[in-house]
Amino acid sequence: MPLTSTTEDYLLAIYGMRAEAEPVINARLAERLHVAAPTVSATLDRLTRDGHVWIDDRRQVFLTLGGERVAERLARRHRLIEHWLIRTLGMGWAEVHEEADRLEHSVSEELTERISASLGHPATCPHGLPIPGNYPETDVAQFFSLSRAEPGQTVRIVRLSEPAEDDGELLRYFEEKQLVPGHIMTVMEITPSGSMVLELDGETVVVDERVASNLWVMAA
Amino acid sequence: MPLTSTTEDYLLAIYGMRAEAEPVINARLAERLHVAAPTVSATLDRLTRDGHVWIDDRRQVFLTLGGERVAERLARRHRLIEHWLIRTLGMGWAEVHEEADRLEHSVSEELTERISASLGHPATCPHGLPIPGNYPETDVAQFFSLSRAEPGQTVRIVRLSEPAEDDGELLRYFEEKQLVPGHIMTVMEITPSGSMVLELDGETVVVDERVASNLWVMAA
DNA sequence: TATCCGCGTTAGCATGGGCTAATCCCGCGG
DNA sequence: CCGCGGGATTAGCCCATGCTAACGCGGATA
Repeated sequence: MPLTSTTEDYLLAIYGMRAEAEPVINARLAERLHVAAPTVSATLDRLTRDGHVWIDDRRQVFLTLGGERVAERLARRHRLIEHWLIRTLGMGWAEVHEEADRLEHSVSEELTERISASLGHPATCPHGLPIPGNYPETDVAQFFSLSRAEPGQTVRIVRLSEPAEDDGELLRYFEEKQLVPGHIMTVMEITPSGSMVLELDGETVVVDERVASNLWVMAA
Repeated sequence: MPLTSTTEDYLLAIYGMRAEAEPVINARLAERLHVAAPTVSATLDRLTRDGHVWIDDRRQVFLTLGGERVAERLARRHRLIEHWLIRTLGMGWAEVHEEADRLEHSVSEELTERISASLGHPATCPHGLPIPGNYPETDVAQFFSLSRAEPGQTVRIVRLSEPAEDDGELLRYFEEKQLVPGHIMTVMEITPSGSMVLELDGETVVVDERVASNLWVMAA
């Protein structure tokens, strides 16, 4: 009973939401996967039946050990593919996620490892998300959302949030403003409405609360 | 109404059989696609309904113009992917077909073109099959099956047959014996049972009728 | 307290893509 | 002329994946 493309999508979505410490419930999965609630119920039933997932008495969804292993392999594939498309074919930083979303289901284990090797086993995807198997056990505790940074603080972007990956609009915006992993910026001011005035590379950029919450940073 | 992976497989199979001038009927498709006859009937019904295929009064299956366009794009993708896997990741000549069989369904049009460009728009796949869109209008008439070569004749391998691509065993054999496109050989002798004694690179190789029929050659 | 909102499930349905068993049809050979 | 073999279809079934409509439930709020 090999996993289908659909069930792989579910496992990866659950994995991603867990990584962001979002509550994983039926309704959130339905939003994220763009399907109706009863569809999610039915699919989770099958995933439970097949031992990839379990649901507690408060209807929270969890991956089993097996389900997590599958999800990690998929995340690894997806993130390596993104890198590969940029490095070897020059695709755009904002476009590779969508392409990888399809390719992750058809790339073999062997091909995955060849890709990782040919890239020198990168630790993160181009958007800063860790690549399972390559990512060193860095202290993730020092990462926090830009929206929680204080005025005057200088920070380095480490990665995007999971949901940002699925928002092409937002990706293109980040790319244009160079709000990408590795870049350093200073929080100049926070307006009453929650918008942040940033300075990076001598440029001033203003981002609103929603945008800021999708950037993870660490003290620089 | 986007095509599914399954229907793409059908179109590609029909396209391949047409290219080999094999009769395309329900039973042959069932063999090639490893499904039962009624399944083929049902799927061909849908393909007919959607205008990709038509069936004549003698139950021969033909691609419509639209269906053929789709099949050509798929063949192009498949064959470019094979090249790419070999060139950029060092995968084996005998293994890439299987991997490409899955990838062809998820690689976008844009990615396909980037691949073609990065490879310098090769005319054929690594097994010698023409890549639609890149293949020059060579005179295909001068190609013939090795099994029709005469003793004493010196020929150059131009490509494998379509069905050989799906036979991993045979692919590995061809690779081992260096029976690959570009190589030149001389037919030394044909035994009563139809086996051919060949000389290539100073080595003597014997291939039986079935094997020979899967190699296409031209006079060298 | 009464209500409503968010959430989940149930019921009922469709489609694609598979299967086996049985039947049917056509042409060829004894 | 009968039968047989190959091929196609019919009938009947299964599962995964989607949907809408309707109902139920529990907590927050007016």
